[in-house]
Amino acid sequence: MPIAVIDFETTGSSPGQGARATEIAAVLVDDGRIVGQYQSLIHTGVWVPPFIEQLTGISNAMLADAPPAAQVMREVLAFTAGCPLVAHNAAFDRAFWRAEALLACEGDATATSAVDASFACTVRLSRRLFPQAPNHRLGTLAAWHRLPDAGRAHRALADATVTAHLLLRLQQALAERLGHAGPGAIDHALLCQVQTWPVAAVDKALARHIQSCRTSAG
DNA sequence: TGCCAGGCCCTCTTTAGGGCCTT
Repeated sequence: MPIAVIDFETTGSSPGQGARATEIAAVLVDDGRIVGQYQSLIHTGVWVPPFIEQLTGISNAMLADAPPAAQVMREVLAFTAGCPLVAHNAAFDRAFWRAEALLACEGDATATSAVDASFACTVRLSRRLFPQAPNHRLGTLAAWHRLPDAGRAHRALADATVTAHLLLRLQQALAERLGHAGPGAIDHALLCQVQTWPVAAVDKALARHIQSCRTSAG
């Protein structure tokens, strides 16, 4: 099962304050490589403030002819169906994922599964596995890891692609420290486990994890 | 037209406050 890396561009910082999505991308990662991608602008009718237009390059004019949010969310939910999810600063994208899915699929089972989807967060994982990084902003980590250029920052597909490459580095680093063959051996459940380990005690948690694997293997 | 959130993490903490990270 691939992992889907999600990135939203939005009109603001919180759906609770009326912000809506302006663009979404999903990049599928499987067995250590990128295997698929989805991207679409989103028309909601909500005004994009000048600060956000400048930040993302997504203007009100560009969104006038974009497909409606319900159509885009149904497409991306179908594209990522069953995939566990990852995002950079996942609390942000999770909030929009839930809000837009509920609006698009009100009352049906698709919305329920989207609302219940668990996200792994590359910020939390990076803080634990790369504590020596200057900071954990996506652009800083892309430069620090020398990740492949994916195009204009703050566009959904570019940021989702960079996050996917960051995810592969995180999986590789974890695989090396656990003695696994490669990034494909690190599944989403383990990522969700690692992101809850205390930042100051990752080495101890890794040692405990290795010991528990040996114990369960007999 | 236009204001500005919220979860995570650390510490000079836990009956709190401030910085980081996303748009």
